[in-house]
Amino acid sequence: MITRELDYFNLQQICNSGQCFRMYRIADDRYSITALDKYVEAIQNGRQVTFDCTEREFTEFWEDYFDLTVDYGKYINAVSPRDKYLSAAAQMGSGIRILRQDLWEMIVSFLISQQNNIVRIRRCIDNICHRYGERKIASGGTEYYSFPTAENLSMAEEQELRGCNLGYRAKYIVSTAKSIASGEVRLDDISRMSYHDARRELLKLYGVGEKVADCICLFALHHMEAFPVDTHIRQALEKHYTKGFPKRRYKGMEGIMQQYIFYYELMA
DNA sequence: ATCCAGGAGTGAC
DNA sequence: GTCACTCCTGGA
Repeated sequence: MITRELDYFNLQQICNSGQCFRMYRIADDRYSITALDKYVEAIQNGRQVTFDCTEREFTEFWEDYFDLTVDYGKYINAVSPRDKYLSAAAQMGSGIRILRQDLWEMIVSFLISQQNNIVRIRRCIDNICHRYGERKIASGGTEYYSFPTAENLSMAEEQELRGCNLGYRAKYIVSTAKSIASGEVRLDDISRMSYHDARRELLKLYGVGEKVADCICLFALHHMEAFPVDTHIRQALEKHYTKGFPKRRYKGMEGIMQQYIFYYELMA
């Protein structure tokens, strides 16, 4: 058990921010988080957050995963007080973190996300983890499944993947898994690229468009300048920023601002 | 029933 | 480059 006093951190807000699909509320203030082949449960009591894992697991994985070494006060304070809309949004979502998630897992997750809703995205990912992932037992005895590797998914048949309720997205996943498993596209190279270069490489993947590429850049590669625009964000921008969102002002922190807006609209 | 939800590919022009 | 159309699925 690891307990930390954390500012600008809220499990409920992170869970509903739409960036991770394997995080679930399992009790009033208790959440389960599965990432790659790891599992943890966390409980929040105000500033006090307890992670049900060893010191080693925390410092070697979860601390980085939740981006706990970064002070999010700098983002909150960067919001212009004159911008009432963004101020309200940032206050509402002040506990959101941009997680540092696995690149491959995010590629698949956001391929599935297109023209889809969060409940179904969660179910689809749960399905492919059950079918192609590895069964595991957490230290507390909870059974869970790891996220399948690109190699495993590259060997799947499209029809078989459709059994996971992926619909037409199944062909995107098979094709993308093959180009990665074959070495044609190298994820560790993309990890080292700038936002601009990484985005361009990701767009080469079958089924990855601009919105999905930006989500991957932000939620896996932690390129904070990525600003994914989906239909909801577009509507919010049209309504509150007729002259366009002031990206200049928020240079290098566009992504977290997008999350504040996204969460605010979701809660409204 | 028809529509559409946190898009992207394709072909036509 | 900008449409219009299509691609699964399930919930409203």
